[in-house]
Amino acid sequence: MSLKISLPDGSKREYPAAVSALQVATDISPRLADAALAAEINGKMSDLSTIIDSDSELIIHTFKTDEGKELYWHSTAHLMAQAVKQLWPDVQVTIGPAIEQGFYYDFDREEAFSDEDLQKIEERMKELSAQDLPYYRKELSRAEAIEMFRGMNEMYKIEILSEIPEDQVISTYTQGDFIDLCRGPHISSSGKIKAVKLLKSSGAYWRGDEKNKMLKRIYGISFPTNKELKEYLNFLEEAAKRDHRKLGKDLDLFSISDEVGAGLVLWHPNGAMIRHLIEAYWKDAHLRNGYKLVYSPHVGRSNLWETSGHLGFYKENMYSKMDVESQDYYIKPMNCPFHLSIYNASHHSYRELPVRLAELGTVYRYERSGVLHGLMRVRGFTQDDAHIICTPDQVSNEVEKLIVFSLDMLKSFGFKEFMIYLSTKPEAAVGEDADWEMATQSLKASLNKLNLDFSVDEGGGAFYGPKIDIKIKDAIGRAWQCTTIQFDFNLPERFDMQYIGADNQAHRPYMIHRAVLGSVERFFATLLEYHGGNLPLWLAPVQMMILPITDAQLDYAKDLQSKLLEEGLRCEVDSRSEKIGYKIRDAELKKIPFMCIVGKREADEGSLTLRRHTQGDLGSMDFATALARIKHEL
RNA sequence: GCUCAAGUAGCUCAGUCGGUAGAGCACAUCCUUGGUAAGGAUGAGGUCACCGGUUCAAAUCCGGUCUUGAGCUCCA
Repeated sequence: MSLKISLPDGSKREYPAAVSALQVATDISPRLADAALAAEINGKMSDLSTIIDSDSELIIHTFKTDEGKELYWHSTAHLMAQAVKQLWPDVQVTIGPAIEQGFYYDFDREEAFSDEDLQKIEERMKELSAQDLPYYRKELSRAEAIEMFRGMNEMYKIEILSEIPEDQVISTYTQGDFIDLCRGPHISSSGKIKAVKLLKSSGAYWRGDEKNKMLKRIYGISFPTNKELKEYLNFLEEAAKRDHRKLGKDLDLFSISDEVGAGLVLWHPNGAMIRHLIEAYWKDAHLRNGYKLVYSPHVGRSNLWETSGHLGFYKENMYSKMDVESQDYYIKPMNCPFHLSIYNASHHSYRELPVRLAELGTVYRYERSGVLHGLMRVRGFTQDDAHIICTPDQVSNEVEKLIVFSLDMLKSFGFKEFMIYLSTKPEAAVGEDADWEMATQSLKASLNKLNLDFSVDEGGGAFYGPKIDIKIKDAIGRAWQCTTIQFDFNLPERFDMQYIGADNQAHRPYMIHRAVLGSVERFFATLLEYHGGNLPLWLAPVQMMILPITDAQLDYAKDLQSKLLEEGLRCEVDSRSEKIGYKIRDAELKKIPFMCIVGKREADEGSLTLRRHTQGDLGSMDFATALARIKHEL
């Protein structure tokens, strides 16, 4: 009997008898066999040693594929657990998966792992890798597995075992003296793990539930070569330089002070200027797209929050009530009740719809102290909020316009990559099934029509409606939600919203709640990280710094400044009696886009010398040429 | 909120064994007036996060509080 093995490039190989995946890889090329980590046989990830005994499709995974990386890191996690068990035999192992960037393993141990501990573990892992221990798969019965792990006193493994479905095969993987319960597959031997770095240790709850015991987690990463590891560590260093908290301090954009309170942002003049520019652009874009701007108060009576339901379902995120002439008031965690009250302040004909009410509305939410993070997670923030109230037959058109509008706005700030998520109806939800269906379909249809890739988060919608979220990545690849487009079947009911239809009857409108930037704070942070502090010219708080070479050119510099200010450019003069090199260095460190150097030569001829941040000297030119050069970039 | 780590001048950080603080940058004044990433001198600047304890003596040791960081969890 012979069998055919089809490869991803479309070629086929014939074998007279059953053969291991590794053998096939070796036949293709010894280099592939060396780099091979796992085999995907008819779509199923398997060990390289797996024997193929019938016609199959085979993909050999190396570190170049996502699947290969995942498996490699997972195997490294096992190796780390082995090292930890050797160093501290009393520690119990729990779980250790691969993550987007590397792996972690959670251990039950009293003390936290210190940096010295991590060092020791890393050393031991290197020794274990040098021993080139093969990873063996073994399948066994549930009873055998339970008995074995009980003998090893690995109670967490027994808990995991008890939750594995009856019909699933139970397997363990062994390398050297270490056995772990694992579905696999794994790399063939520890020698493949060449470069390991344990990055940090921290606490993590068993099963992510804060009612459970706090375990000690170690994060790490590994690569087939030291070069790749070095590159990765380099990337982390570069990312740290782009951290918005660091840039915020270096460029004097904002601060958060103990005295003012955690999660409350102070915007310094430079940061405030950037924010102002973002907001001005935002308002203009909204006015041009059929929105009406509104303003609403920061506090509202308890009645309002009872009507909206926030006191019921959102109370733990709201600050406690304040007493105003024996009436209870709450500071707002959301803007919706106000916008809906504005809508309800008058009667509406179907002819007026859609009504689009927009506000840069500052809200305050109680966030647990541990989650606060720079500008990304704060307690007081400004949502670029809007509520679209429309008739059922306007829904699809509105959704489509919204998606285009949102992406256009994000793109105009320089963003190019987005992750789009569609979240559907959760278990507990309000509203009619037909409404959910209609809303979800219009979200999906719009995404498809616009040819956008998106992932579906089944059951991930809010209880009041389905939604689309658009996320942007920060410097180290963490995704942060910016845009959110949410249907709301709850509030129109609660506020008894109406419009009068063509039939002269009152109808319930649809309501879409949306934020494009998400919050100004978070958006500002991602913007800063995305550009590494080198903001596009139109957003730079100071667009040009004029640098006179000696004090003798101060007057000329001031003249130039007023001419540039008249042209609408944000321009300053560095009038300190310092050398030109010093002033340039200073302006470069402040990431000011344009520097204008004027010495005796320029003053005499009425010219100027331009220098562009990140590019260097652009040479001397007359005023009109320089202005054209700058305006071209705006 | 929980686990671990940290908090010293505006910023970045030293500070040994407990003996009431130091550098560089930034800032101010003076000298220097210079051509594309740091010229020189002098000076000012600190309740060592806060509160309490141990001690003859606390930045240092202990306890508590606040804040920050990495995670868990949660979300714009």
